[in-house]
Amino acid sequence: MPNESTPSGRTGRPRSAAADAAILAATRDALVELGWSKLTMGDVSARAGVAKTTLYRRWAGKNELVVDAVAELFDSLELPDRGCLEADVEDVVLQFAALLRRPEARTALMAVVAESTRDPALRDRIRSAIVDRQKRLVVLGRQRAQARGELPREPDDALAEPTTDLIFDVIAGTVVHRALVSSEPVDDLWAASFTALLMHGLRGSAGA
Amino acid sequence: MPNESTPSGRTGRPRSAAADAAILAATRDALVELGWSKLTMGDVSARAGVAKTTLYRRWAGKNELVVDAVAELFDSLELPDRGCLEADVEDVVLQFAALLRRPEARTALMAVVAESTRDPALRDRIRSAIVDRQKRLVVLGRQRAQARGELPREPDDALAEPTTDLIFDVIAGTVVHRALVSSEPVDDLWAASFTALLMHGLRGSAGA
DNA sequence: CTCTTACGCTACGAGCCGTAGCGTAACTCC
DNA sequence: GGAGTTACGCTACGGCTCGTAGCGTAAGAG
Repeated sequence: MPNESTPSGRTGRPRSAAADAAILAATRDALVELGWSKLTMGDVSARAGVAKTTLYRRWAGKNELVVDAVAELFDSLELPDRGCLEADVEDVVLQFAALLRRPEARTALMAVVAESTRDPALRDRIRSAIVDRQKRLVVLGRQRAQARGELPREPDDALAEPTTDLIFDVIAGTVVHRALVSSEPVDDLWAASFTALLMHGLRGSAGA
Repeated sequence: MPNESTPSGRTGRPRSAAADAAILAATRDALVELGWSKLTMGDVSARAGVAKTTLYRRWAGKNELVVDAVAELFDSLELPDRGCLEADVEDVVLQFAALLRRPEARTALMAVVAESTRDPALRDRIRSAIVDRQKRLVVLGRQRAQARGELPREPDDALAEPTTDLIFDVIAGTVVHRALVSSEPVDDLWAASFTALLMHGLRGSAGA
């Protein structure tokens, strides 16, 4: 979890797990106070009570460090089971919006995505650490809805994944855009409107 | 257009419009070659054949400069009139996707949005220079569709604007998320699937 | 007790930032 | 055509961050 090339040789002094936690927490604190652009490696190391060289031994740079620090925030996302897909989606939308209200997430998410446009390794790291963690909710919610007969099953398994991806991009993309680009509140009313729009779309267009 | 506090006093030597164009073009070139994070003011000034001090006389910093440089790219977006809302939406989606394939746009858009989370002035600048330029297409397309009877009119004018905002966030947010976060191709097939989903949603949920 | 690795600390060259100061160029008004 | 005003190019600067090297010490494994 912590860093890149973990040699993980058995012998020698092991890396301090406490240091990892302190560094990631310090990174989040620094993001809140300074924001992405003014955050420096030296500052994080000082906050964490750790030498700057230790930071570079575990993370290649600011990008990778911040991805890991922010990824932990996404563990809080959970899919409720209210027996109704629409209610479940609305709930997740509001959870995600609450996450995007946190200053660490706001300033870091867009920044690392921006960096990832020129760094394939960072893109993969974001995918596994953040994106996949969100997408699980969509996969799970869709399975439940199909089991309850709220959504049609895909006739062909080859169509199932593209549809899941589409739903995921619609939900995550729309909420992020509303919160960070349009920068208008994601409140109960808006979440209900958006969810209604999405549900009508899903029930109407079966396959494609 | 070019910068912030334009004194615009009548007397004295006027600012060179050619320099503005050269600077913005140089900024886009630098974005393509270096990306957002490695772009420096000194580099841009050298490319533009302009003194670094001239840059700072017109733009407060990298953020504002890049917003203006990228905003011009959005002038190319146009709403076609194919007589069918679905076809028009699909066309705009593909136009927007093509824009997001350009390296300047990819690396800059997310970056400036990230910065704007801690800078209200930058947020306003992005809104007027980029966001509003996109949103016009939605407003116009919706008017046409209502005139053709493809979409229901809002009973109350107070509901018209929130609905327009919602549609805008869905379209722009989903395409951006697909292209930059999921980083998967926005091709004809995907655009058709997404548009179909959106159209069903719009026809189904009238008011909200 | 030895071997191996992690850690803290210091120091360093390099690069960029944003500004000050000066002399010159371009344009307006009288 | 001269005086006033503003933009421009150039140089130089202190301050900050970067990422690394080198060294002595601490903590586990065998």
